[in-house]
Amino acid sequence: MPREVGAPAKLRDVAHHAGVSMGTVSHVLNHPDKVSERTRERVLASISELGFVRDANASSLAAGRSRSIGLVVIDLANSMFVDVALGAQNVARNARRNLLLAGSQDDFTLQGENVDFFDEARVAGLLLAPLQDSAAQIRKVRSRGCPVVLINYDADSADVCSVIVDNEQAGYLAANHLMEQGCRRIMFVSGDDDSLQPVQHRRAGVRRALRERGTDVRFEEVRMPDLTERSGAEVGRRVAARGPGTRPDGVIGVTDTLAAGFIEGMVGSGIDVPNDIAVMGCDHNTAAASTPVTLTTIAMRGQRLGEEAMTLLLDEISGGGEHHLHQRIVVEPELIARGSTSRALSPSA
Amino acid sequence: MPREVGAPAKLRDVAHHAGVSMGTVSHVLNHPDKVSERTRERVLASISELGFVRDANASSLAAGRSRSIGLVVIDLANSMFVDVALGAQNVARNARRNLLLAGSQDDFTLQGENVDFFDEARVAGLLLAPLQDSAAQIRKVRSRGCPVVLINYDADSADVCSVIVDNEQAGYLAANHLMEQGCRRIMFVSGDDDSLQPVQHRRAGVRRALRERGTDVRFEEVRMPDLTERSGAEVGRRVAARGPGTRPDGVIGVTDTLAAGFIEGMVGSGIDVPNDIAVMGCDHNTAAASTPVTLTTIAMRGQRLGEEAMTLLLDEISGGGEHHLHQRIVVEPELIARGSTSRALSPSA
DNA sequence: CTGAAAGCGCTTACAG
DNA sequence: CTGAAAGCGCTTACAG
Repeated sequence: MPREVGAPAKLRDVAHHAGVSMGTVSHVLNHPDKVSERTRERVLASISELGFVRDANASSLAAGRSRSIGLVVIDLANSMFVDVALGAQNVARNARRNLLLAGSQDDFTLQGENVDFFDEARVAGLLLAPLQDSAAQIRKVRSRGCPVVLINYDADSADVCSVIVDNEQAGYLAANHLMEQGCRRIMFVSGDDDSLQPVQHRRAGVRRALRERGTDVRFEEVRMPDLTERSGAEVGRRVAARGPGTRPDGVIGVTDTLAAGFIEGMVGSGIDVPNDIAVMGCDHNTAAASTPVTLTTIAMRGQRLGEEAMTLLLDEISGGGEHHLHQRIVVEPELIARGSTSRALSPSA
Repeated sequence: MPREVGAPAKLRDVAHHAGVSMGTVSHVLNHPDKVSERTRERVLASISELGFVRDANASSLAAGRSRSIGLVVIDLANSMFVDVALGAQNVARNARRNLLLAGSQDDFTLQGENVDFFDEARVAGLLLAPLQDSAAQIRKVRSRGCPVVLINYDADSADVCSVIVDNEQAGYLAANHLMEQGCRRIMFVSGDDDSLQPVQHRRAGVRRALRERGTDVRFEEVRMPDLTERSGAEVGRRVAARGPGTRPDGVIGVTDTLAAGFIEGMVGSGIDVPNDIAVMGCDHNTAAASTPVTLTTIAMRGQRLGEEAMTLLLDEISGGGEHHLHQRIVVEPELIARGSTSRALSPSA
């Protein structure tokens, strides 16, 4: 029964109360096996009686390292990164570590602030799902001895571990799915910012599927200035304005958001999704849900990414930098077929 | 140009390098206006030249308080709480404060761990969206002088501020919407755990709408053991098994997840959503997206909740506990009409 | 405006 | 197994 009066109890108070030295209380907290059972129980009783809560700032300062691990993701509004956080948290919790979570809201400046913040907090390690090349940010943190694992980004400078999803395969699965649904005029909608790795890789996968297929499928590519729902809608309107014969019958948005926008842009045109045009996204973002039909997409298995990344990071932390080989783990994506590509009749291929 | 060699620079190194005392460096960091411009610039130059990053643990310990604010939400997989985090972060950032985010994954034990963690970190304040009555957890934190603001939970013991959404109104909007769509046999699907405030309040709102309407609408209520998609599907199957004349023509799931499950449970029965049965959810959870039609729901305006809560908290923090009146702010919800209730023909009411 | 010094609450060799 | 003491890297009155 913690007492509710007076100043919060400190470690010194616990020591007095239990009749031991501060060092012993600290040992009970950090190395319980080095204390006799009788003493330990007495100290724990005092801790609970006084309602003592250890000051993590003082603890980290004295110990020279924190028990926390930082995770910076691109955007928490994208459910894939919530999955990443979930996976990372589960692994961290088993290792009795705390996960500190920060979302960058698709903003590189904010990403930098988040990394700096974790750097100031002297986290034991950093998991980073970067928006773009973040070598400078990473170097700064690593120079302090803080291991970094990259998520969903394939770094050239391979002095860090990384866990990525096979985005090329994601594009490949998407294009093949549409062709299996009978689509023969495929449009790929993406952006024109070539610094975005996932976009590039998915595009490459789409093209590979079309190459393998041969010449009876028409392919068309549209690049918009950004990947917003608005841009998708713009493309949707343009397609709806074309004559029926010249329209695609299958559309891949490089992101779910783009695909959702595309569908929205065609609303009111009389074009039926999926029967006139099948549409799909490519990153399993549950936030892209404002379409009249549910969107077929490619699941990026965020939870798996988070688990793998945290495992690698914990390994590097306990390995102490020695004997640690940087790894690159690739997770395979998976097709999630839903309403927007489920055609009433698929012409035999 | 930070040098990359040797041990990381400390405040003492910066002081030496700039030819000033440590106190002056600290002032540059914390009270720049108390330092002459010449000195300040010299110190800042040294900081950047040495690549100095302040140790937040040492800083918080010495200052007796941290610059961070903790936010614990029920579940990050529910997009409403991602919105809350976004709103809170925006306000915090403007106040030059850091937001520490933790999700409880619908688990009260994990919620307790999250609160304890922030307590150990000596955060300057805590925003808590609790799963259930959390008086004990709150008392513990508050006894340390840490202000708490409750989000989405209406505490009886009004010694804290709270920001809530009007769940009663949400239920009211839902029921009225179905009636406007021509529904005359309404079913409300919820849970039997009466400790969940939002469920209770939404139920009350649904009933109010029906009372106001009068007697030409039939009302039926189903309570399941939990609010999972599975439970929703179970109800969907039961309804599908009934004769067409006895089925409801409008169904409200007290959560989107429940409503999505309901629709899924009817798949294959030949029942058309929305024309045979209009279905809607009640909490605007974008994660509940696995339905063949998009779900009408009530938006809970999470971002607004987060902004209001953070504003109250910052006020209480800077007010120093004095002159602070605990407030209770209510945010109004909003109908989001989508496919699952958009009937081809609404019989005139 | 600037500097010297005490202290924040812990942890960890070290000696017993 | 236990205790006394130094030290972690900062901040903040306090005196100049």
